[in-house]
Amino acid sequence: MATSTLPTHYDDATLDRTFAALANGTRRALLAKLAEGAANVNDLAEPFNMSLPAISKHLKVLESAGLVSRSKHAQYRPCALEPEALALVADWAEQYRHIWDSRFDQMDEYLDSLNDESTLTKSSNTKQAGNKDGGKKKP
Amino acid sequence: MATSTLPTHYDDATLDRTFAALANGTRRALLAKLAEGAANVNDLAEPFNMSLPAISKHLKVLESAGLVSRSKHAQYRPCALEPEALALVADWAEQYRHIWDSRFDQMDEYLDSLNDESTLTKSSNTKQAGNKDGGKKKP
DNA sequence: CAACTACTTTCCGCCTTGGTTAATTAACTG
DNA sequence: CAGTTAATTAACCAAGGCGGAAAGTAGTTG
Repeated sequence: MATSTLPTHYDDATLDRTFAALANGTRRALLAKLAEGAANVNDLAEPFNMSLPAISKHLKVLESAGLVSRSKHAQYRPCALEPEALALVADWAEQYRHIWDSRFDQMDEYLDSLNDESTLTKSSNTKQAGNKDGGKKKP
Repeated sequence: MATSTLPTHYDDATLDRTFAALANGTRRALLAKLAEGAANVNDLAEPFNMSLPAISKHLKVLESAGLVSRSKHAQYRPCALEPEALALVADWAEQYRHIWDSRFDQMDEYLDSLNDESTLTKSSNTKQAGNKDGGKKKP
């Protein structure tokens, strides 16, 4: 499948654009609509109580993020969902799965770190010196 | 199909805040740092060439989105990753998995649709008429 | 050709973001 | 107590996002 590559590194600018595009209910609703199949701009705009230019701009944002692709058919610009961009989002979030899987372990680490702090509340150095991660995580 | 608790509905405002919070490289880097364990604000700020108030505000955004939680310990405000919020993101994106899983099926549909493509130009308001070119690939 | 349909672009106003520095709060230290 | 450390808040500014209205573009139709 398209997600089998396991990137291990994500392009910052791409993630910026993708998450910013998703940070809007209208755009997420457009994606949900496109999940049912490709559609023209007028058809996409119809359920939203919003002007056509506004929808057009939202689609432009989604396209810039790679979340939708657009083609030309006569005067129509049918939009289609680009699922790989959503797979990127899922993969990115899955990076942290091991953490929410091992929630109790981290709780323990955190409580331990608070104890460390209380022992050296004053370490007289600048920011990075004596602080909570004194001996708790692996390098 | 289900992964754990399938919400079937996502709060729009929560998704807005969460995706907006993730749409920033600095904040994603903070999350990555917090994935290694809880940390204080000064420690988090140190690697970033940015003022402390800026980091403080970023953390506030992350907290408002539920991506990090904060406690109080003396003068310190240790931050911890809140992995459930990231699980929400993963789950939300996984909604669309069936689409990128069935990409080849859509390809087939598209190839079939090339025959009755002429119906696209006729549709002005009937959305389902011209949307059969779902997974088009234009090299 | 003119007229219509389907968008897109431009301009504008308003509000939010992301960053700065300076001031402030809160807690510990000596 | 004064002084220091940790972090937030305040005030400010440049830049960008979101919305509408109006104008512009491109293709189709009569």
